[in-house]
Amino acid sequence: MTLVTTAGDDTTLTRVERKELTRQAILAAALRLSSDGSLGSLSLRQVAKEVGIVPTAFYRHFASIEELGLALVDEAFVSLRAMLRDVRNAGGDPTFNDMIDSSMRVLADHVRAQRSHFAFIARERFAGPPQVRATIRHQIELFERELATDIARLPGTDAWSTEDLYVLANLIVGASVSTVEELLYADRRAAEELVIARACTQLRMMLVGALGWRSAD
Amino acid sequence: MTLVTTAGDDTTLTRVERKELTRQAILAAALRLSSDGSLGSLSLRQVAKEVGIVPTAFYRHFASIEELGLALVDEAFVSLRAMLRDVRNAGGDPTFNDMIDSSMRVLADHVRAQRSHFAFIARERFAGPPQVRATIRHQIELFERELATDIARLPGTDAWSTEDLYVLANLIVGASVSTVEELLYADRRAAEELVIARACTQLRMMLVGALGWRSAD
DNA sequence: AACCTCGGTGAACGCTCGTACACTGAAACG
DNA sequence: CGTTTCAGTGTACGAGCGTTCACCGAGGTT
Repeated sequence: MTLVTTAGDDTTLTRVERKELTRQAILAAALRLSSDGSLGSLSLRQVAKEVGIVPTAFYRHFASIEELGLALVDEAFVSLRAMLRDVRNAGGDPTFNDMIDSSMRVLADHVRAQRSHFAFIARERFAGPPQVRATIRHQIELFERELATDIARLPGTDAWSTEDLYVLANLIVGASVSTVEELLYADRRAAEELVIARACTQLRMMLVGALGWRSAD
Repeated sequence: MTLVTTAGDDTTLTRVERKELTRQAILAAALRLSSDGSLGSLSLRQVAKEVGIVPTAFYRHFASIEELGLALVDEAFVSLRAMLRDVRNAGGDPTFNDMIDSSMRVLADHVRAQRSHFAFIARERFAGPPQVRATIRHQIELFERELATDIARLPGTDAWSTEDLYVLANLIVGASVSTVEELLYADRRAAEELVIARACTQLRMMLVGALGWRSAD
């Protein structure tokens, strides 16, 4: 149950390495414990007990639970950015359909691998402490702006205004967030596949609609 | 600050009426207090103090905070259903554009008028106690099914399968939820109008895309 | 008038909470 | 080698928590 001394060869570790190890253990414990109920209903003492340290030792790493929450948001968005990189790499150029399918595949894989991070973001986006909420909103907005520049490179969007690009990016990110949230609740593998298939259809609708709508305008 | 005796003419009230009054005061207080941090970080004693009753009197109305939460979900969805009714009534048949614009107008008005209810749902959808989460998910799914039957009555969807209707409804409900969440964070009136305008554009994209995509299929 | 119902009271309980403070002992350093 | 640094310890505190119980007194019933 206690994690702080998981790596058995204590002797080979320098002091800063040990501290970092404890820090990681605290982050992992907080992620585990907050999976039911938000950060607000997570106590410093619970975390300390889960990690296997005395409550006051917590302060050697974070000044408060809120500060821990901000560190978790950082950690989660690092893995989200890794996903975005994978999406870009996997994005086959040949057809829209290939691009959409492979992107959704990557998304689903990441949700499965980093389930607790995604769930944490979903929870704290609206229920977390104000600064945590603000940071999450800001990061999502960054995603939207990045996606907008990606879309600008797609064929058929040459004449689009910045605002139009952003509107479409906002729609796609919003739909992706919905998909992630549905994936989090998909218990069986079959249910997951259904969610993915639907999301692909929806993405296709959006892209067809956006391109058709613009050229008809 | 205390609300239980807000209506001055105590004498004219029957006992069940008084009880209902206190119940409403508890619900209102819980909504107010939980606006920062979720239900989980809301204590029975805080609620009692806000209402102006002694902690133990809380049990005369609810067995636990969770049960109170379920009552709040019910209350919130009653007002959401009222909105859906307004959307249907306001839905001008002449063109898609009118229908979309008026629906978004109604949505924005309701978010403004029932802000705390929408914020509560947004918060507890992922951070609330399990049963609260499940109830919210179920209600949203009901919305999707209702919307699917509405869409089926639209011109151009005659040949659609049940699944296709549901996929589009799921997309629209998801986008609406995103819009509501953005409206909740729109501080100035101008920002609100921008969100509405974008949402209208996005809805237009989705409908054009869905109809175009289907007929191309 | 006598009785019963029941929403609200107030004291008391055993917890958990965040935080203050003085401490230890091994790692890092001059 | 002696000194300093500092992650983790252990105790203690006051505050807030959910829940228990016996009690009250106005409202409703007969």
